[in-house]
Amino acid sequence: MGEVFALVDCNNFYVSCERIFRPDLKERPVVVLSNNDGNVVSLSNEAKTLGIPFGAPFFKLAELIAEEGVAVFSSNYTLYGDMSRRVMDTLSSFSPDMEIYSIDEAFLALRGGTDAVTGRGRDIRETVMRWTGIPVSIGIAPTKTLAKLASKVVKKDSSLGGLLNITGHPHLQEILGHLDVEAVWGVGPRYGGMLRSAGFRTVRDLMLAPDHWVRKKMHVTGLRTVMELRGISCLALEDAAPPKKGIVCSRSFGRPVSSLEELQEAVASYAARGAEKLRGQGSAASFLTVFIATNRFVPEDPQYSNGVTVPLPVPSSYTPLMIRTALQLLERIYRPGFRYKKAGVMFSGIVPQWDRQLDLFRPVRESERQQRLMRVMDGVNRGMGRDTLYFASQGVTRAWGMRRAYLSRRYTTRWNELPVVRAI
DNA sequence: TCTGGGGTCCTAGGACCC
DNA sequence: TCTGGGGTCCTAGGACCC
Repeated sequence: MGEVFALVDCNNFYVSCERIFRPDLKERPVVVLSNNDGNVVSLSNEAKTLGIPFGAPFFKLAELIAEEGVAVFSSNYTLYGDMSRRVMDTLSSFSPDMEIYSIDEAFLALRGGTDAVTGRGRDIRETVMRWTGIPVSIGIAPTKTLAKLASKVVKKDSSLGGLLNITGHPHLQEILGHLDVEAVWGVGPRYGGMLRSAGFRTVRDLMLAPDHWVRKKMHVTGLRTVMELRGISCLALEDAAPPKKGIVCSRSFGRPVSSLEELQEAVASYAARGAEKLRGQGSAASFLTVFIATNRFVPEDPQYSNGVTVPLPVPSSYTPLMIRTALQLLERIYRPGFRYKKAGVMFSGIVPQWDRQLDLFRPVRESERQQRLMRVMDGVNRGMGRDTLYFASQGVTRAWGMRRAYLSRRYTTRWNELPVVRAI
């Protein structure tokens, strides 16, 4: 009885999104690459079976991919973002208490007896599949940490049929005794190694570890994790996403960039994108940082990286101000004669838009005029697609842009990229 | 040729203040 | 002989997540 947590996790999410519109890839190995076609960030089960590890650099896999006929896609975040919204909309019809944890995961609070909750979980799986075409795994437990763990078990064991409810499970300790301690949410490689060398190998070992020792070695967050493993809920559902405390926009370039002009276009674009994100969450930033870096994977190239931060005259989200300031900072750190690989813009000191201090030397009317201009621009870009309106300093050709050689179409968000079905 | 892009939280230590 | 004590703020660094 009482309240339990269900973690709903989309299986191989990016790959699943691509497969919806390519049913021919159903049983085939498929991978999706990171920005710039850099690393593998999503794999179908068939691709995992081939031994391709998560995060593998794409250029090292070329041979294997050709031999095994692996289908390859560049990241298509427009598509994944839209599919994510559809999945989350579906989930929200099952519980008023829901936390969207990432693009492909959500926690739901469910109430009722164990069997009823399990049945509800099955219903959720089938509905998400029917309405969106995305397969999900569901873990149900009295705490969020145990729910995450249960969903991991589900993915490893196909006999469970995509769902495991460990609420009051008679063999819980036994199950935990078979899981590596690194399977726990909050235990990464460092803590994993530390725990192992101290003799805590399985999740069960960690669950039974002495409190004072855990507190000393893994701080309060670690102790919370252990309590959660014991079934004592310490992490509540966070229904309203709090505004972000820092916003970063950075990209690696599709090729090395040396000229100040190209860096200026890139930095102006990131500044504009960051300002858009700020406005999207109703915030203004007090500080702006610009950084640039050469490619550290090419040690024979001369290396240089630098960044600089300045306070803004007044917390702001006004794109022209951000672009102007970012370009001034770029000129301060730019050095000719290097092959730059990456640049970025960071916003910090984030405050709500409405209680920001007004600039003493600027009439209120002007600030209102700026906000109106940004609202119009955001509205157009939301309705007609990103970058319908942009500033000249962001550049037109963007020759420095990402490599995306294997991009699928934006099937669900562009009229001219809709999937076409032919009945022969 | 070629190695992603975001975020969060916690702690320790230094600066500064009274 | 021997150099207060308590509080706050900020930053850097470490750990983790997807």
